[in-house]
Amino acid sequence: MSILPELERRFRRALAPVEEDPDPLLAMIRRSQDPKFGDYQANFAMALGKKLGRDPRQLAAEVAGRLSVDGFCQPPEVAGPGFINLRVRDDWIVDQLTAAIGDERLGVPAAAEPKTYVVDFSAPNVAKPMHVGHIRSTSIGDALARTLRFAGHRVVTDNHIGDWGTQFGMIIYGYRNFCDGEAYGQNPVGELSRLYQLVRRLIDYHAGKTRLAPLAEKLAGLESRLAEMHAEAAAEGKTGDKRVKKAIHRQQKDIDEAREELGELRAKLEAVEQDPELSKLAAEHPRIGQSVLGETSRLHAGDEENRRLWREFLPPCLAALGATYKRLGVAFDHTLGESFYHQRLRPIVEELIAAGIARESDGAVGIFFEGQDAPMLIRKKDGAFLYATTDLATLRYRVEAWQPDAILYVVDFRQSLHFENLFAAARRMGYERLELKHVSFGTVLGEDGRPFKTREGDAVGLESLLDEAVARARKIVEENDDAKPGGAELSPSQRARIAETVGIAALKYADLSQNRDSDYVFSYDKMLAMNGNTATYMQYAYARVRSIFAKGGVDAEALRASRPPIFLNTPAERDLALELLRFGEAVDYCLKDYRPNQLTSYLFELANCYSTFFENCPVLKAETPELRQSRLVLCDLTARTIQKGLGLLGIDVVEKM
RNA sequence: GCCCCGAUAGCUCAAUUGGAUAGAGCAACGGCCUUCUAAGCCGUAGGUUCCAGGUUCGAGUCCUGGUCGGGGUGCCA
Repeated sequence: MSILPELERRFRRALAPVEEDPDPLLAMIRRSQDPKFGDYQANFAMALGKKLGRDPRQLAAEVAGRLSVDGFCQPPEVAGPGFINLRVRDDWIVDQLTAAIGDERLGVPAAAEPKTYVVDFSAPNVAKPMHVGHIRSTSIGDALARTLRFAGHRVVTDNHIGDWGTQFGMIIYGYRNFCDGEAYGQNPVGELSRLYQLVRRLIDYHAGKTRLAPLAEKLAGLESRLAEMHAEAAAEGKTGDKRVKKAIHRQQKDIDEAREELGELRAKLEAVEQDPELSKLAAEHPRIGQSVLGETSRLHAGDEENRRLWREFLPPCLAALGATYKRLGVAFDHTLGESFYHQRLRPIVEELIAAGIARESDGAVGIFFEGQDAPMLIRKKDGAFLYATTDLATLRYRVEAWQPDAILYVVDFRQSLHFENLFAAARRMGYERLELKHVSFGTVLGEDGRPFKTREGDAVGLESLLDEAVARARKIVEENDDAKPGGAELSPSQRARIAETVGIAALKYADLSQNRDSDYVFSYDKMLAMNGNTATYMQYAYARVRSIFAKGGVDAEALRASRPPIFLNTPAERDLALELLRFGEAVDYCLKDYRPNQLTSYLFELANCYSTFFENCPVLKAETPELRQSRLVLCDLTARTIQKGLGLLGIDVVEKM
């Protein structure tokens, strides 16, 4: 049983005589920040007092007087303007912990009304290697899916991969023109990926060539306009005018932006021109951009040969993705990519037109929204469909196939307008009771505060990121093992396995522990600092518990079966015990707005409480056998909660480290 | 032009959505390994929560205006 729901239940009764709809008030019960205000506090009396026109302190006293917490909390205390402070009784804590010992769920109740959730996350393009940008969607989505499942809901995970777009036209073109047969035979994905990059560069080169002159012209135009603005301002004596200054500032910013863009473009062009091989290829394929589009539309139109190539390329690409997911410990119930919806696009557009939801405009078809000048286009002038079309078809399919109560889209915040539109369109289509949520997250930045890229301007590959994290973890594991008081205790293969677990955990955790809204500055050093609020800190706490059991030759199963009495005689023991009972609360907070960082902060606090306990309370050498048993139980519950909690985040523990 | 988001300790970030004295971790300083893993613990220092108003018992959080930054914005995804 969790504390908060129990408090809510009891306050609901006490509030009944004064308030019909107590739910908003019950939401104002929370953990106390300062121990001198008890363990929990109810903060509703002030709000309710205002609503009823009554003195909040008096009201608080009245409700507190009616509150029945016998056997659960110490008598409530009213403080300040009307806070009701509560301290949970130690014997109640002990009872709850004793019940949790024999409970797989550690005393966390399953949802009273289970719902069906579809979680859409990760969604890489299969033709290009996964990069750093995919780590956030993947780890957040996976963590939410696992947590929802634990909370008792039905969860359908679906990886909406990009397996039908222009990138396949690029690979097909590359395969036809530049393929190294031997390399392809040995490592198809490696060769396809090389072809993708090559074609990408050639296209960028030609596109860049044609963009160069207009861009330079635009820059010149901006600059001369700026000079004019200065002159005008001076002539009219408005140099100090706020609006004028602001306009000039903006103009300057546009210029800086254009200048930078031009610089990057020139560098890119130069890189190709200085490479004899590349510049030769570029000269031989002047219309490559056009041709690639041609390959793509032939694929979409059902061209036999291109379909055959697509069917040939897809399995090895999927296998490569699968290997990465396996390493990350992520699995999906379904992988229904863009290609799956291919035949459903035309019908849905026609239906939407017929229903008056979409209409034609300038030859294209779009859905228009009030107060917004640009519509969401679902068919281009040339008849091709857009990603909004696919998303609508996908939404419909999911509703029909799985009857969900909610669909979560774990996607970059830059697509928020798209999802706003998509959801509005869905409501017009009649999906009104369905919860549609864009679980958005910020950009992964480098330490310079700009989007995380390699020196060449490409996104950093995910595999190399994992390798680096693991290599760094390996070093730390080895140093630590060598420094153990009793000498090193890990074999090389154990060290390697631990480094893999610790490194990947650090990477995922660094991401999950952040409020997902904010941009995220990626830093190996901070992530693998391995102290503070990191996965390693919790894995370490777990390993220390396991070490006690190993040293003492304690059989955890037998310990649990014996149900020894629990004593909470020191603050460290009581703090730890209370924290253990808060696990369910943390899961609730995590799911309330789909924020895994709520769960990470709980686990950090729990591990913190344990470390304090570990310093202050000898376990194996406790004063009495009874105390030893009691502390062993606290240790065991801590280890199980950490393991379970990290498990909900998709992170493994290690027995030794 | 219009729309959305953000600004919190030197740095990276929290703050349970309006609650009591704004918290962590890095970095800095001081203490703790003959006792279960020091990847740890205990302590010190560090703040005009971007600015100016407003709402109320109470504001980092809500409202108005501004500054700075990011993103988006009919034929990419």
